[in-house]
Amino acid sequence: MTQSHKGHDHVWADDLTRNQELVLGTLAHAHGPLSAYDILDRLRDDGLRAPLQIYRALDKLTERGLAHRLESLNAFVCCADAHCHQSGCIAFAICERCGKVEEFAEPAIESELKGWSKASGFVPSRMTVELRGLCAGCASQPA
Amino acid sequence: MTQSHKGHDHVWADDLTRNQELVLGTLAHAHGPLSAYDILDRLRDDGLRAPLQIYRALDKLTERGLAHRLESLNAFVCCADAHCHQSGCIAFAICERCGKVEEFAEPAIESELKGWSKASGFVPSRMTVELRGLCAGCASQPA
DNA sequence: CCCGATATGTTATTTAGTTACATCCGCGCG
DNA sequence: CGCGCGGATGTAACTAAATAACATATCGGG
Ligand SMILES: [Zn+2]
Ligand SMILES: [Zn+2]
Ligand SMILES: [Zn+2]
Ligand SMILES: [Zn+2]
Repeated sequence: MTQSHKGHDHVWADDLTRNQELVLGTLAHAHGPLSAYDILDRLRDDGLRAPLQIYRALDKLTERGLAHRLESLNAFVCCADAHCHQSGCIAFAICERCGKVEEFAEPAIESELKGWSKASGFVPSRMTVELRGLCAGCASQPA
Repeated sequence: MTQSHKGHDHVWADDLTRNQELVLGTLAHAHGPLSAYDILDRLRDDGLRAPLQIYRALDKLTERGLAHRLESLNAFVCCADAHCHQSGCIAFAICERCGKVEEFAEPAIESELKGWSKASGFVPSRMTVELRGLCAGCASQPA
């Protein structure tokens, strides 16, 4: 029985390894961002035991843009938009009450940052834009 | 002898506590960003021993805008521009070769982000913008 | 002087990420 | 087939980053 790793309802890429698929599946089914150790806890039953196994998978996934790291949270999310890597600069809005994360690409922001870089001689390789605050739902909540 | 804490060449604010002044002084004299533990190591001779002492001082300093936290680095820098807190959104360009950090405020970026927030109902409380790459000096270096 | 607020000091613990090293598995090649 | 190589895995030990819990000290106002 060839039995590659089944059991998932969605396929993101056909060449993910077992661990990568497990990690990405966990992120995809989560309601919000997860730390590497959160992910590990959820994958103990699948045989994963060491942080490094998670970090290795996350490295590959973030390299390929299938997952993103939230720097201000030390946590990771599944990419919400399969085409986000076409835009070099992805921004995140993180709700501090419910934990929801919205991923969005504002080309204007990217060009602003590129403009500053050009003017100052800085050569950017990676851009991090993260907003903290309250999502629309939580902001309109009573208390 | 009243002897508040002297020995510094510059005064940032007159009401800093001893630990806050030590930490800010360390950041100010550093050539690049420092982690909390880096700071601790440099303040052992001044009697500081526990991470918490550093983190407490850093909390106050960042609250007041005298220091900034670089989320993508888990490190801190002294504020380069005493008036930066007038702008809600401060951006950083971090050189991955020499470690130099440039702090800049692009009002256009802030208004872009505010625009997105307004349109989507998100209520931001804090914004993080960090560029990684090569500073002008390092980018023009041979290898 | 007493009290509350703020700052400090100390120890232990939790959370995050890395280093080092052994093993395993698929694949091309002689 | 047998070998060698690169990528993925597994495991243990460790460093780094941040916090929890608790005890003291310091200062200013009533
Ligand atoms: Zn994405
Ligand atoms: Zn929310
Ligand atoms: Zn500043
Ligand atoms: Zn540089």
